[in-house]
Amino acid sequence: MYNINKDLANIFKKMAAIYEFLDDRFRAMAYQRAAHIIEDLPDDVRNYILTGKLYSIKGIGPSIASKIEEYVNTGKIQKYEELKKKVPEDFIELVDLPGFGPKTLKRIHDELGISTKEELIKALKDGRIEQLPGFGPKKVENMLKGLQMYELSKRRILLWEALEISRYLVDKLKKNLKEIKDIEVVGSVRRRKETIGDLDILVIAEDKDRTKIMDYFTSLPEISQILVKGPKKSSVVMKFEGKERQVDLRIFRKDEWGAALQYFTGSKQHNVHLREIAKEKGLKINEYGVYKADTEEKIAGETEESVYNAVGMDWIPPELREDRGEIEAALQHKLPELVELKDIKGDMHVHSTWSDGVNEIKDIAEFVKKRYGYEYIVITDHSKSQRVARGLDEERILKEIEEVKILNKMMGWDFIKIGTEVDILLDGSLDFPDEILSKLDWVVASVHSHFNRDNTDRIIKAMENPYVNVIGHPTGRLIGLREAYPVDMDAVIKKAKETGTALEINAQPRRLDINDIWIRKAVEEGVKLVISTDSHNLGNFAFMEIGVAQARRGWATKKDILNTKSWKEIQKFVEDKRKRLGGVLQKR
DNA sequence: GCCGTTTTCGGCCCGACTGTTTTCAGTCG
Ligand SMILES: Nc1nc2c(ncn2[C@H]2C[C@H](O)[C@@H](COP(=O)(O)OP(=O)(O)OP(=O)(O)O)O2)c(=O)[nH]1
Ligand SMILES: [Mg+2]
Ligand SMILES: [Mg+2]
Ligand SMILES: [Zn+2]
Repeated sequence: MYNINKDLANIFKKMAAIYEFLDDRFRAMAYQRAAHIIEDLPDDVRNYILTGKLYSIKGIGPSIASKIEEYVNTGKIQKYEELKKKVPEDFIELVDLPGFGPKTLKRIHDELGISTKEELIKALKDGRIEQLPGFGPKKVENMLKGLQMYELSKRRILLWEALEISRYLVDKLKKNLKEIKDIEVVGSVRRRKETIGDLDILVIAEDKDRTKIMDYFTSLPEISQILVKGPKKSSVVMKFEGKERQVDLRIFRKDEWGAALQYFTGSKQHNVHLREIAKEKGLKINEYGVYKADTEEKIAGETEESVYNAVGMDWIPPELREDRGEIEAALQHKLPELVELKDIKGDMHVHSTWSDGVNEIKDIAEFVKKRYGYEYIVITDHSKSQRVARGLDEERILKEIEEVKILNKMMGWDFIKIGTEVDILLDGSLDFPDEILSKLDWVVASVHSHFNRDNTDRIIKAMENPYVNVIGHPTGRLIGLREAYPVDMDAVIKKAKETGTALEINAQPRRLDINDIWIRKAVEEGVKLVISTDSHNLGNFAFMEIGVAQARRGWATKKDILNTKSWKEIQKFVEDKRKRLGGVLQKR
């Protein structure tokens, strides 16, 4: 069964855009919200219809629910088909461009009878649009610039890339402007979202220094365009390694720090919801503080905690701020105690020169132990089907097992554990016989082929093997390059629970697989997770941070994550499954 | 279109910057 949530969410987003164009803002908001909710659902909407839960989701009312059912039953939404006729097709895309709002487009359509992108460009150039009352030369110029930015407005970048750019920018600003008292990367980067649209930077400074800071910021050599520039807020387009990216900067006073941080971290939906609740309580929240609505008296804002406390909530970790129930949990003081980077005791998916890694096992072990202070690492090289990756056959992995034994003895530790990343073959069997697998400390099983077929059966069969401990990058998606292969993750999660198999949170920046939504679902179902870097070189071990961040975004606590546990406990996890499914136990 | 132990109707977050305006609407964060 293929997941139709994405298709449905896209339709609702388009309907929202159309309603904006038709000047029905609030209806547009309702559809936008519904689109977000459906995007975030872990299960296929059809399951929500079957269980009747669809109607109890906040934000989905009778009208939208019936449209969802209509789409499920007929593959179409009549209302959407009608709406499409009211708005030129091109305009639905154009409304996403900077400077192209619904009001602007509507007037151009109504007053000039323009309905294609081409006609619009022509009218911009021949002066017809400039003639319209309320329009002028600057506006036309900005719209033409907006059209150039078509690509920029679409593509998002990986969290890891955004973190690297952020660090570079923050260092540069801090180093060259001693007027900056404090600086923080906020927005989706602070929330550690898997992809990032633009970078948002918050600066604390005295009022008198604002102009100097903004002048410096807007004259950086990386800048290709200044979008807006004011005393408190500027937006620019910067070029990093040939690629353009928007950067927003806002300056606040020291005593506004908490409220500013809260506002600028978002998400938008989280902010709106928070502000609604404040309003119900007779308060007002903006980026400067929390105020009593009647007297305008400021009652909080110096710290983020003070802002949340003022409306009766516990402080909410940034990774949770997506309006996915964290506000309600914070009100009831029931937020989870999220797993932290410092809880991680080892990395359990690592490649060495035995397959496609660039470092020798000994060098990896010494580096990781010293740099990260882990208690263990598991070397998991590829199996023989991965020919380009120099995957190991039975003979070579037996040698690798020996090498690890010798290394541990030589170093006087038992830091290095030996495992494999064994291929799940087309029929769901594994690339090593059980006899080999039973000799290993840890087995990662991954799908590396046949991405177009539904792979649920292969993964389920692999999990039924008593020696498979975790499914590697379970959905196979590569962010921005390749969609997940068809797989019924509900069934996979259920089977994981049933067999005592863990699921991987692969921390490679392009994978982050499973994602935050599935992590949350797995946590709810009591399935254990392993956060792994899948390192192929020493630098890759740093990816652990964004893996942990995704776990946090999925509401995972320390107890949900296997590699926060001692090796003894991991061994117990391995043995439990072998016992349960009739495998052979290893001598300890 | 959605929602509600202060509302089943009348609200729906709040503010910075820009261009074109003689006082503010539109767009964006
Ligand atoms: N209250 C409020 N805050 C907003 C609104 N739009 C944006 N913000 C805040 C919350 C956002 O996280 C923050 C930065 O805005 P961005 O547009 O850059 O969004 P964000 O960084 O969350 O996602 P991105 O990856 O950039 O698409 O500004 C809004 O309409 N109302
Ligand atoms: Mg942003
Ligand atoms: Mg931004
Ligand atoms: Zn791997």
